[in-house]
Amino acid sequence: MNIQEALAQKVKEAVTSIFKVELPTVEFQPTRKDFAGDITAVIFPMLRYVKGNPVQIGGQIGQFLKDEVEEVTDFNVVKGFLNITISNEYYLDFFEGIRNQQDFGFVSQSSEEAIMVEYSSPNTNKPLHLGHVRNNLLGYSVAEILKASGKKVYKTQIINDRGIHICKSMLAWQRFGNGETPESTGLKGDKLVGNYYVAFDKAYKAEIAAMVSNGVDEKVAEKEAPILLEAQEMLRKWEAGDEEVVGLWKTMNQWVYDGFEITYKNMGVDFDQLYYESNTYLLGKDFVEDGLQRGVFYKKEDGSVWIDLTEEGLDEKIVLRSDGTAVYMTQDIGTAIQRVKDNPDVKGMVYTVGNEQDYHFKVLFLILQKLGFSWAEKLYHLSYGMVDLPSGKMKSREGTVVDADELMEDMTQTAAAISEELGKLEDYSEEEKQELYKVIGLGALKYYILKVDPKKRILFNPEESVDFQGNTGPFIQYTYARIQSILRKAEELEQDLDSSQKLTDLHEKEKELLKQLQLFPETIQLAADNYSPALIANYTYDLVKEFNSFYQNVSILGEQDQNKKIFRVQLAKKVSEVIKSAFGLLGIQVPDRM
RNA sequence: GGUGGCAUAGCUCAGCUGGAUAGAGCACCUGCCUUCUAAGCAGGCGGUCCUAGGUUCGAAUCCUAGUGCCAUCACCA
Repeated sequence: MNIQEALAQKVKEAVTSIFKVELPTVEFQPTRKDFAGDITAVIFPMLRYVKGNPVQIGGQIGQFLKDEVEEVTDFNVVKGFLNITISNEYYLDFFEGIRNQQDFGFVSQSSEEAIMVEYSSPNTNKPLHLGHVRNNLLGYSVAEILKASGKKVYKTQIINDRGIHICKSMLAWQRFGNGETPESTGLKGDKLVGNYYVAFDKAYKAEIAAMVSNGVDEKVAEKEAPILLEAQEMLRKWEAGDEEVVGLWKTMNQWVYDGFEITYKNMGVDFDQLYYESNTYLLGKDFVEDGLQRGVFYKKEDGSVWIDLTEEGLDEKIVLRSDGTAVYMTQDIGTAIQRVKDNPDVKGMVYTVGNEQDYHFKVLFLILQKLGFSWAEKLYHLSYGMVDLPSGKMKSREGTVVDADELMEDMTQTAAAISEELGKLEDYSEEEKQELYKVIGLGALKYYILKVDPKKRILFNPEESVDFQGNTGPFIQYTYARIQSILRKAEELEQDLDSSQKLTDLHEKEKELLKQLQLFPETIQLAADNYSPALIANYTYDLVKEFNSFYQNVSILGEQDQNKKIFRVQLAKKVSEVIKSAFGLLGIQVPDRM
């Protein structure tokens, strides 16, 4: 039982004893910094049960607590707020309890029930861009947070490897490629394929322009441009299993996968299972048929199959075309079911997909529920806001995207420039330096994106570089590095850093740090419940800010009293461990020096 | 037009189930490096919490209406 629960119990006892009434709940909040105390009980809500003056009531309860509760050493009442001071012993005991707990804050896996987290899921016709970066970072982080909260997690993605988009790149490569390969050009495979996607669009636009100048209506030209018709023909050939087309498709997709692998590795994300649309796009039809039998769906006269969701406040939605082919929804139904078949322990899924698809997922989840799958009750669309540029939306075809590889490289460069200027790493080898710059640059980028509430839109201005000061990744990494420096020095000085010392007094800054450490476990839980890495980021920032204040105001290694000195080193160490754990949940590494 | 999301300091963002004088960072201004890393610390400046009603002892937070921005509503993905 934590101190707050214990106090709630005691406050109820106090009210029963003094005022002879039962209090259902007690409301607490952390005491504001400008008042004395650690925890504050709010008196106002009690006035419904206890008639009287809030200050007087607060005073009586406060006195009761001080007399009856060992941990309560003092109190004061301001307006309707009872500020309670908790003893140093309580906080010191708490610290002693977590000091050697390696996985402090983490819950060990509590059941065999698994949850599947899908993220990334790119198309294979172009490189990853900033929008994918947000998706990847969010999905990865939420998966890690869920694990830390005690869930068994599978990370997965569905790779959109088939369809008209990849045919466009293939066709353009056939026409204009002159047999280029990643090897012959030295380009990353995804970049090469992406170039042909752009080339297709250029040729397509040129054809439209030519047709329009010959008097063809623009709408008609957009639909009948020869190159587009040819791409559509190619897709039909692919579906028919045409050897040449399928061969080219395999080759070009492999180029893309090789390129993606490098990007994922640099980004530091990974997957437990991969699903390919080319394997799943035919799935789902049987279940539509089954649902049709059971009256979940209905058939229109032309043979197309629909679901009526007007009772749920949505529209009618098609689930199978009149020619019997699958639409996206059909496929998503099939894929979800397939995943549970492959992994019977999966009892829920998280889909990391942009908020432009909110409607799609509402419908998908409803359909799966109506089909009667038990796990359909535990599907969650991790919907996030778009990443926009000052110029508006990013568009691959128009080349207005922020490329993921370039962005990461730029961040590394910036980190290098700042580090060189500060010049604290003269004795590092070139290799060590490069490794470090990457850690810092990526830390800045990841933190910048993850600290924002997922559902909010991010406006990214490439002209203004991501900050390295203030509420940033490098600031937090810097604090970690500082603590490591202290620990290295302390090792040299002390023999018995692990001894547990009996202290009685605590510096105000030490107490604040301990309070902040205490919040870590519940923060992980909250972040898991809300699928929000931003909560972890904000917590870590608060912890680090508190530590820096402590660091700058209180001497650690310079402390004369041995016991205090050892305690402070241990406290600093614990703070650095929590920073590392928390950043691990965000997929951010921490450096020993910087 | 229907539906959903968002709106807090010049800029970027916090603000948990309603609670004290709405908090950080950047930018701007003052101090602090012969003692543990100044990517730091201490402080200053800066707000009609989009607007108007309502619920409440109490509203940035909940409800209603409106305004603005974004998304979505296809036998597209």
